[in-house]
Amino acid sequence: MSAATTHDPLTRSVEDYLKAIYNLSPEGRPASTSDIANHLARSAPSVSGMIKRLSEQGLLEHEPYRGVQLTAEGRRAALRMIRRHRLIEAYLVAFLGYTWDTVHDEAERLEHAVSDALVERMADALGNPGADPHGEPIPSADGVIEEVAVTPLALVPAGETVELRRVEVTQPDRLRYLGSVGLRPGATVTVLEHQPFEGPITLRVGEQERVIGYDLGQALLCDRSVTR
Amino acid sequence: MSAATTHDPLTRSVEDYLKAIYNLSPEGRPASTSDIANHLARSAPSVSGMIKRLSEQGLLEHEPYRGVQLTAEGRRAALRMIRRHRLIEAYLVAFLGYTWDTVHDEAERLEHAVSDALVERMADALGNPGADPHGEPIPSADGVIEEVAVTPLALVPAGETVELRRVEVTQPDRLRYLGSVGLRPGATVTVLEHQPFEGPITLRVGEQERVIGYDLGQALLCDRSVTR
DNA sequence: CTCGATTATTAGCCGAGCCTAATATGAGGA
DNA sequence: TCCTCATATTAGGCTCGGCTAATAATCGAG
Repeated sequence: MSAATTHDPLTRSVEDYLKAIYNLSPEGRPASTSDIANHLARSAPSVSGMIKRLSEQGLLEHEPYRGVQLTAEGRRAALRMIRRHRLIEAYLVAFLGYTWDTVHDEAERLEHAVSDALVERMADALGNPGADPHGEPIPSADGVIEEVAVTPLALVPAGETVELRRVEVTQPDRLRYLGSVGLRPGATVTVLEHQPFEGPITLRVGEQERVIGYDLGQALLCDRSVTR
Repeated sequence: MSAATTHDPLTRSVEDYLKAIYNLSPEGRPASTSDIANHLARSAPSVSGMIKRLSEQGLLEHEPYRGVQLTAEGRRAALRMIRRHRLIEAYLVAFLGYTWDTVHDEAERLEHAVSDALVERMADALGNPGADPHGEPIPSADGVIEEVAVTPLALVPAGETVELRRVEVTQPDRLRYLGSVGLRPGATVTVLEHQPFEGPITLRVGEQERVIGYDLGQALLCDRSVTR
């Protein structure tokens, strides 16, 4: 009997692993055991064990000592969770007074509990948005995710004006700070100066000049095609 | 070390047991192992085992071979879950296009995943309703539940007019039927005739006469104080 | 090419929460 | 009172998903 064709519902834990592996393997390069362990705050042996189970279920391709990749089925499941997560975040912000710094944890739990029907009702209520409050693209219900070419602010040359698209930050305090200075998806930002050796970056946002650290500059992803 | 003072978050399973026990022990009479097992679709030994763990945690009082009762702490936890469940049902019906026959399962899963903060935001969005879509009273956030004297329609004498308050029915098809004939909380109903031996009951609802089975008549709870 | 450091896997354990089979208790009829 | 039957509990086992300790594989430096 082929395990890959059996479809009991995935457990919470499995859903978390698949999502983590998706996030850790950009363009299909394999994710390492230790990266996954770190990301999920699990011991490496726990991850090894789960990897074995998931490969047997046909959700992963595992090359021992080399890392794992999602199969088509695993990828589908991961994208389903990401769609849920991002739509839930968008819904909570739009309708229930959440702010972008407080939605993550709530969505993290709800994504495992909502039905497909509820997710689609939330999507309808929102008018089927393309992105969540942080600018992260929302995969379609059939698992297609928009891939936009985007540049970390840290790599945008001084003098260039770009549009902020995604804010890949999860710490609530950082998000609150970014929101308070107008660094949200859609903001127009001009890079004024880069300090050397991965040093701070000076920006203009609206009328204000701001200086941000290099690490934050890596987490702010921009669209350079709007350069003026 | 007192187990009763330790407060790790309750598991899903524990939350379900507490809710079931609450529902099975009206005015504090003990609930039996087999009732609980039936209600939750678990084997009796599974229930015995869980009862042992929950009493050790101080959530239950267990008298072996006699049944269980919730402690104050267990009752508080149960009412918290019931508040969640009913508010979620109300929210889904009010804002996301659910109908009273489809909300139960969704709420059953969500009640374990939402935060207290989200529950209260939903309550605010609804204007702090006193009852869910089936007319079941919603406990307050501090665990007080309204106890209204209510009579099963099956016990209302012929000739009397009453207001329907609660519909204690869970099967979706029955709920759809009841909704389609106007038998919802708030409806005014006149009992026209009772057939003997727990037989069908003839009613007037609005302009229509309807005949319902005795079992349904037991699940429709009325307020007789509005008799005219 | 070998060695040491890093990373991954295996071995073996645990608790939660389910199960079935076996046993114990208690309640009602003879 | 005693016996039978329904109900409850105990015994023992399983899976999932964690863990630590021990072992194995790979990689990079010399």
